[in-house]
Amino acid sequence: MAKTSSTGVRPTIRMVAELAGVSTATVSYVLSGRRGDGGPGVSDPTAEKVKAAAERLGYRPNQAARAIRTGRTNTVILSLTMLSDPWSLSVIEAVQKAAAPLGITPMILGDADWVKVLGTHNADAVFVDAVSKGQRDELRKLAEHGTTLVVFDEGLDAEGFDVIRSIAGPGCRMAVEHLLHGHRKIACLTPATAQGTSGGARYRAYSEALAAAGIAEREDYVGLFDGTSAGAYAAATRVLSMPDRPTAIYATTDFAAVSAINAAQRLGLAVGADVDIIGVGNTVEGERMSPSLSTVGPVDFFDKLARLLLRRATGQTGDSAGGAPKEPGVLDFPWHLFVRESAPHRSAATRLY
Amino acid sequence: MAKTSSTGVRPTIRMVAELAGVSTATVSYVLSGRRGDGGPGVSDPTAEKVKAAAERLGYRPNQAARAIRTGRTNTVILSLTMLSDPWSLSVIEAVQKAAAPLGITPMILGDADWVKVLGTHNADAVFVDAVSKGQRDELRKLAEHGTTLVVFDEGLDAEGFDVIRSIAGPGCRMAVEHLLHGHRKIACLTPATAQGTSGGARYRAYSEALAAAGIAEREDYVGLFDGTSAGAYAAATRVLSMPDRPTAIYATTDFAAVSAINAAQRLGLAVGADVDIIGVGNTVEGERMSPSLSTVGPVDFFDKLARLLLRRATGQTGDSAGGAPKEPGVLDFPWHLFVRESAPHRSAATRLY
DNA sequence: CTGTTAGCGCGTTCAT
DNA sequence: ATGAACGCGCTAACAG
Repeated sequence: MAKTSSTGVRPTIRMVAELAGVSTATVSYVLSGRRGDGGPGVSDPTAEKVKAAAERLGYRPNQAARAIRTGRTNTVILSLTMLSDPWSLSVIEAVQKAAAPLGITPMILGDADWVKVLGTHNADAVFVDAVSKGQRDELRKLAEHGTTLVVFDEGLDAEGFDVIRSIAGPGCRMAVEHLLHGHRKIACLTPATAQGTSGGARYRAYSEALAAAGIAEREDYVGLFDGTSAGAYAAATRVLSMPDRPTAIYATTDFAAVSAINAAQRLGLAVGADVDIIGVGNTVEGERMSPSLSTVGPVDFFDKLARLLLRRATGQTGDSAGGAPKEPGVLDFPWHLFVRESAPHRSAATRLY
Repeated sequence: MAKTSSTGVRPTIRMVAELAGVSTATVSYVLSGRRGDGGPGVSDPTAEKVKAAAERLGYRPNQAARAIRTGRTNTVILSLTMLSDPWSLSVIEAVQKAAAPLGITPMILGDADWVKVLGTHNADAVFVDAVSKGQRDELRKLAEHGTTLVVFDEGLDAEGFDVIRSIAGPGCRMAVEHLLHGHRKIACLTPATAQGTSGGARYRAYSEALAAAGIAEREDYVGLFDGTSAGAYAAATRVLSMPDRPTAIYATTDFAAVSAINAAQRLGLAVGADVDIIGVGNTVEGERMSPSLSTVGPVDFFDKLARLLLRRATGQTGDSAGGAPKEPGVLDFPWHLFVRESAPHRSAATRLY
């Protein structure tokens, strides 16, 4: 019945070896199941003894010690700046699904200061969510020093690491132009901090599409918010409560669009009829909700991202599977327009102007 | 201009030592700034040389190697099962805030299978979100083998680890009883999977409070959902669309309550007047939104949780700061009722029956 | 007082 | 199947 020694200390490989009456090398070989290349190389009876001893002590190999020798952590780090954003959750979900069968554990870094952390903690691969201009040098240094990076950033070149560029500009233009088929009074919902980051392009698409259509941009139709869901809700409410309210809203994020839909409904407006709302990002939330969210976004983005990250983590060189680069490079994602209920097709007969 | 050697390999302490023309010990002393106990013990000129060399190479100490020797990772792991739940975000936020000044990095484990991971990866302390009955043995083993645990679970005893018991039962009774002051037709919104987990108590409080008030529980007033925000929205819509609709909703989660508020508003119901809605958890989201969410929940929960976790991580024995246990034990949080706009006080004059 | 030597603590892996 | 070296950073004990 004495299942564990319960000494309060963590069992080491040496304790297992002693209990089994073999050497630590044998234990290591048995438990990791690798000996040379070909045959087993370890007899069944000893293997059983070792396994029994390990079980009895509750032995778990120390990843830190293993990493120091092998250079592999069986870990990937996801540095995500906006955990509340469904986009982040989609990344997590996709990576977890892809990592599990490989025995790799995804660890999430919620803080924005990945710079300090990634230099000291090692992972087999790191996904970075957003990088400001001032952080670019740090990124390059990390890559030079052997950190395997996959960076999500528009307008950043691959310098020793992979860059995923899901270029928003053209896709966002599609979104606004879709609204322009049925509307003239189109508002924009965008986070106030989006100037320097990738969000800037999403707003710019709005300005440019309007200009191209010969429509003057109205300042009171631009709803700035603080990046939170509640903030987006408030901004949408303000815009939709104006006397000369817009008939359509272009939100630079799906989750902002979801908030806008809620706001519109609270104001008694029928989304997809009185007011059309379109988002950006093509997140799963938008697809599932009711009314379903029209949006633009990359296709199969999260799964492809996960596959790339894990290929880098395992050090695989691309083989049979299609579309996989062998060395660090730029990976572009094509964007599509997903027309759903919140902003349906509008013909000349149904347009709101 | 040759800033880094850019060999593609990570610089080690030995490289720094060689470049600076000193021993690795000196480098270690300089960079960690600790020598024995008292004075500096390392001369300024050599210290400068070392620092310059480290800077030039972009040296960062390898945490894995450090951990193996010191037993400390400067890391805490947060095992969170429902990342989309605002509750999880509040935990993350509080822990990050408390960890930053200590130089400790919080790592988030989004998967539910912490059992496999925590045995091999070491952290100075681990917070575990939810533990099923079958996982209890594993928990105990982990604690026996030296993992510092803080577990959030009702009805689990402290056996070598801290248990945070924010006992929901009485608090939830308060919530339902608050509604009973003004209502007879009270619906309940609860996740379908909540039977075995802590959510069970939250539903039970509903049943018992109704029974105590002499009200028969109606099956069609119980809105089961799948745990997602969209699911809660749908369930609330169904319940509120019934011919004999309830005048109040008790949601077993704040985020479900938020969805219910959105659903009610979409149906044209004035929340806090036509229908009262109360949640459970006292999350920040509910406080900020409009109408503000009435709820029950523990007071100052997240900050206290973060402080406990980091005290355990740093191995501090409780000193001046109040209410801090010295050795693992059960920490109970008192619950309060927060009456806000979504379910205001109802007197005999304003009650809805 | 300053700096070095030597060995620790892991799991892995090459010779034997 | 094993002994011993290895990779890393830390640190007690020592030498100058």
